[in-house]
Amino acid sequence: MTNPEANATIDDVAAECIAVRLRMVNRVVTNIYDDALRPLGVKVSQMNILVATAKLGPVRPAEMCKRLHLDVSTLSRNVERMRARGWIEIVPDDDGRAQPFQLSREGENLLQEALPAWSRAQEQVRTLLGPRFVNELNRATKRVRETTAKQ
Amino acid sequence: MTNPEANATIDDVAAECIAVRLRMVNRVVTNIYDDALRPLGVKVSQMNILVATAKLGPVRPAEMCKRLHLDVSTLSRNVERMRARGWIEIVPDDDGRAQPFQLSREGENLLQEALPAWSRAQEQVRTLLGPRFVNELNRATKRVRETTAKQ
DNA sequence: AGATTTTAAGTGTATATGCAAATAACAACC
DNA sequence: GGTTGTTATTTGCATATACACTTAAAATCT
Repeated sequence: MTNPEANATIDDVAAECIAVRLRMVNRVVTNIYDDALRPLGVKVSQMNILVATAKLGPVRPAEMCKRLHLDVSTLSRNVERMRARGWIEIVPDDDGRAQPFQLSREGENLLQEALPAWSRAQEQVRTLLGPRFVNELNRATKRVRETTAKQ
Repeated sequence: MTNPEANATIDDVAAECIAVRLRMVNRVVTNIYDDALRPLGVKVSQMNILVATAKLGPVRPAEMCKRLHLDVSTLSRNVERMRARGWIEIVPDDDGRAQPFQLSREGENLLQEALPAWSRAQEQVRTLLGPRFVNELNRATKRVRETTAKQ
C-alpha cells in the first residue's frame, strides 16, 4: 500500500523501495560503461570527474562537489588517483587553503580516446532503459540540482 | 548532438551522459535513506539485502545475486558483515558448496524497527524525484530484469 | 593586532562494489 | 573409479563512497 496513513510492511519495502531499484539500475549501468571503458584504463566514475573538470576549467574541490553532489573526502581521493595518473594537475591559488585542479594535456587526450567507447555504452544503456526513462532522469536531475543545494 | 553518425564530443558527454546523472541521483538518494536509517545502525544497502532475504527465505548467494544484479564477491562480504551483526544466519545445504542464508529473529526485528524510517525516506525521495520518475524507474527495472540475465 | 570563528581540504575508518584468481565440492565422462 | 570439467563461494586487490575528525588558512570581530 502507498497509503501514508497505514504503517509500511516489509512486503511494501520489497515491492516499492525506490532505493532498491535505483541502486540496482545504477550497478547495471555503471558496469556497462566500465566494461566499455576498460581498455582505456578508466572507469566511468573518473571519466565523469574528468569531463566536469574539462567543462569548469580550473575548479576547486568544494565547487566540484556541489555540482556533482559528491562528498569532499570522496573527491579528494579521486583527485589524488587521477593526479597520480597524470590526467589532472593542481594549479596555484591566492587562497592558500584552496587546491584548484584542471585537466592536463594527457587527461584531455584520454577523454578524446574514450569518446567512441562512451558512445557505445551510452547507446547500449539508452536502449536498455528506454528514452522515457532517460527523459525523466533528466527532469529528476534538474530537480535534485535545484532542491538540494548540498552546502 | 544525439546523431549517431557524428562523433561525440566531450561537451556531448557533459550534456548527455546517462551515467553521470544516474550516479548522481543514486548518491543523493542513498544518502537520504542512510540518514534516515542511521539511528538504527543499518544502511540502505544492507536493508535491501535483508528485505530480499525475508522475501526469498533461505537463499543461496548466487540466486540472490541474480535477483539484485550484484557481484557474488560483493554479496559475500555483505553477508559476512550482516552475519557478524546477527541479522542473518547460514543454513545447512545438501550441496557442500552452497551457503544458503536466511533472516534471523534479530534481523526481522531490525527490519520491523526500520520501517518508519524507511517510510520517511521513501516519501522524501518520491517528492524529490517525482512520481513520473518513479514510474519510469519501475518500468526500467523490469526491462533490466528481463534483458540482462546476469549469469 | 590578537583572539575567535569560519572555510577548504586532507586523514582515519568503515562499507560497497567488482574483477581476477584461488578453493572446494559436485558432476560427467571414459 | 579416477580424471576432467563445472559450479558455488571466498580471497586478494583496487576503486568509490561517506562520516567524523584534524589541520591549515582566511575572515571577522573587538
